Amino acid sequence: MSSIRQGDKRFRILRAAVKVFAKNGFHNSRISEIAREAEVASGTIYLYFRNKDDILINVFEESLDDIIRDMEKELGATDDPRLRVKLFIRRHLKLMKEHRELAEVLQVELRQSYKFMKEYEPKHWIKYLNIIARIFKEGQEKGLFREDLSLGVTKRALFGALDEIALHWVLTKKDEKYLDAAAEQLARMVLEGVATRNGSS
Amino acid sequence: MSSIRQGDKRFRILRAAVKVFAKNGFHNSRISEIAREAEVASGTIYLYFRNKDDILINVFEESLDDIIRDMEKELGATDDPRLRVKLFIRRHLKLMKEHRELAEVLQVELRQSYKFMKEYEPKHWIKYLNIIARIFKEGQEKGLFREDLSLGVTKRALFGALDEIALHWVLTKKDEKYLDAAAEQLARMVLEGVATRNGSS
Amino acid sequence: MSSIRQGDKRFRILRAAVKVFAKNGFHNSRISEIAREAEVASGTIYLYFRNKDDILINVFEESLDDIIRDMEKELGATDDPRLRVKLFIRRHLKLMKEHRELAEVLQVELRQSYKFMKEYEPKHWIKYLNIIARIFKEGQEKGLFREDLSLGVTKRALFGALDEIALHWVLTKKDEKYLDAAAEQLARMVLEGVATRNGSS
Amino acid sequence: MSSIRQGDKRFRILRAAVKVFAKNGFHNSRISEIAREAEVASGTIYLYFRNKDDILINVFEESLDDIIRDMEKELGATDDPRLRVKLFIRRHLKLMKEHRELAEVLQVELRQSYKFMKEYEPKHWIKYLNIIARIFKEGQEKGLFREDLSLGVTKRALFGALDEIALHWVLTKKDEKYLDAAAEQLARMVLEGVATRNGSS
DNA sequence: GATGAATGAGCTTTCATTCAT
DNA sequence: GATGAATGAAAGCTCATTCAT
Repeated sequence: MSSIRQGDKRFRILRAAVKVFAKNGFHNSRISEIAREAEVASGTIYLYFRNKDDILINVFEESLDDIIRDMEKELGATDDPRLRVKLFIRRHLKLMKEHRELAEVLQVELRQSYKFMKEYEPKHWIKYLNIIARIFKEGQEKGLFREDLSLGVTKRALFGALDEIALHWVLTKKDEKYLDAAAEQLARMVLEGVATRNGSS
Repeated sequence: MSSIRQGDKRFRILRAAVKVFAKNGFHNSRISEIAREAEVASGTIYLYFRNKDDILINVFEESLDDIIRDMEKELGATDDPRLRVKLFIRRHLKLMKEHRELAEVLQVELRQSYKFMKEYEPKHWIKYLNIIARIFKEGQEKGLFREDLSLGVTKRALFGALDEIALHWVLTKKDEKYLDAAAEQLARMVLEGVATRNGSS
Repeated sequence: MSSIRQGDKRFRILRAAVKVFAKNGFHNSRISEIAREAEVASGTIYLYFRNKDDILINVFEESLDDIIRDMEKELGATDDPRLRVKLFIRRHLKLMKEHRELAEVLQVELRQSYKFMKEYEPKHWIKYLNIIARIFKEGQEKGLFREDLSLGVTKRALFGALDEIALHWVLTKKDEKYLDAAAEQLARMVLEGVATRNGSS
Repeated sequence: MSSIRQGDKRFRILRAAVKVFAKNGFHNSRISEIAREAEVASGTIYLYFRNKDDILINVFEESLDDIIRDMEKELGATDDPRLRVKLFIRRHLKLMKEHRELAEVLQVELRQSYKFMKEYEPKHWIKYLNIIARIFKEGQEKGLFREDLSLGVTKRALFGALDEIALHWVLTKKDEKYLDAAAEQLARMVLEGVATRNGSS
């Protein structure tokens, strides 16, 4: 039971942190505000996290862990690379939609942290990126996508496109239709962009 | 002459700020360090800028102003939308290459700022984005790019892809060949992705 | 049996406290470290002591109690005041030698504490000092030590000298020969210093 | 003039620190209280000192510097080692009398710091101690003090005696007569204690 | 009696900004 | 215009102490 409460409090702090970071940005967020939001004393936070950076890192790691698990499951539904690209795009945007605050934090803070936090290596984010790379690789192996496609460039191009679109949506608070339409637009553009001549959908 | 010296000092501060922000990130940069780097007293900075935020905003505005001017000129060389897409991509990445520190600041801080800085509306950045939109619009008008292309989605997708690729390059310090190759890859992918059936390059 | 275990835990805490205080100094020592060292929970400490100050006071009181008992026994071996001075000096330094950590705590923290701890009156320490005074008094009564000797000054002078010598030894970690030699030096100096003309040893 | 004000503020902070440390002890003193006492903002303290430890170290260094200079001058009045011992004792106690707060800080905090402050080497204190050693050495050279006297032990014994006596005076707030009488007592005891047979005063 | 998770007051230190010179 | 010493609000973090179990 102790471990249940443990997990409970830890989780409450992380959830509160996402909320507060989304609202103010990491640097303008106060530990005291996270504590208030999580309904714990500020000292309690330091029982679960080493410092403020550590909270953010754990937000990243655990959220991406969930996202990756979720995405892997989603992609399990088919083995058609073209369909998988579509599924990835839709799912990514859907995730952003369903976890708006988390999305804001990931999009805005990940770059910062990635660059300025010493000791932080964004393993999970790289893993997520490589899910995309794998899909394109399979497409090449099946003769559907061009052979001369650089996986490194392609995975980043797709991720960047998705990220920017999601960011726009998050910041402007457009309605949900926007994301669905954007998913279709982007999927088509990418699929045509990477298709072999005869594999064009 | 006073105005020349004025401009001189103002410019030195902005240049110093880019350097310092690129090294430490905005929030971990000290006004005093910018002052040292610019070889002015820290009080002097407040003769030219309202506060620390204002320095960053001016870095954005003036840099993007230069970049936009530069890009407009570049694109003036042709009126073929397909070529213009290529030119845009190449030029953007080349700019990142030539102004590495500025690139680091733009990529890492712009998102933060336009989300969290009250009163800041990123007009210049929107203008830059719309250069892309215009190219695609012209392509549509000439029957080269698909009619059903959403300009809003497409411009963001391209910008996001470019930004992510440039970010990767900036952070990993790969050699310059990488950017050139990436430019070709991305250009081809986009052009095929947006082409009408018969307009495929 | 409960009281035996009681005493056991209490004693373990005090022993741990001596060790931790000696290593870090009172103010830089953590209750949690004492608890860890004593292998009890930190809350348990508060079953035996009122607060952190109380632990230190009890270290003083009980250590000095032991030391006084030990010293009384030692001095019982003779009733020659000159010999007793020698025995006192030797024994004091030997005690420091045998209880090095305790010595460090007494020498460094005692001054602090009896100046700044409200409510703390160093009864035991005064008692120890008065053992010295008594020896000198006996020497005067037997016509061996000068009549004009101020006992208050003399007891403090001898204690101060011993304390400084022991402190030096503790801090510089010289070998044990040093303490033996110092004991002889100091004993001779004091005895000649306090002797009546004809009573000079 | 800038340097005059500089020195002024720095000195005010040091003087305030002595007062506050004497009242509360180093660890129970607050930077904010020193600032209030010195009538500067707390941030100003950090323009002159690296941190709280640094203030204490500078109190030590500069006070001892003054004391050493003062003592050297005092001892210049004679070259009789026996007289010099007397002068040293009197002067030391007089100094404690005249700078009561400083005396409290030196006596109570020096030991702590000496032991627990990494990087702090009490050069000045050692120098002071060696003034005593030099007097005894001269006494030996002139055949006045015993040849077998260990200078290391003797200097520490005398310093320890003086320190303890002064501490008692400082803490009990006895009147000034006490110190004068104690000086005579101690001087006689030491001189007889170290004299050669024929050199006994 | 024993535990140790939780508390929250309170500290040092930083640094953007001001303003007398 | 230029300076940089001075300011003081503000925040992260620690740790003695409590108390439900």
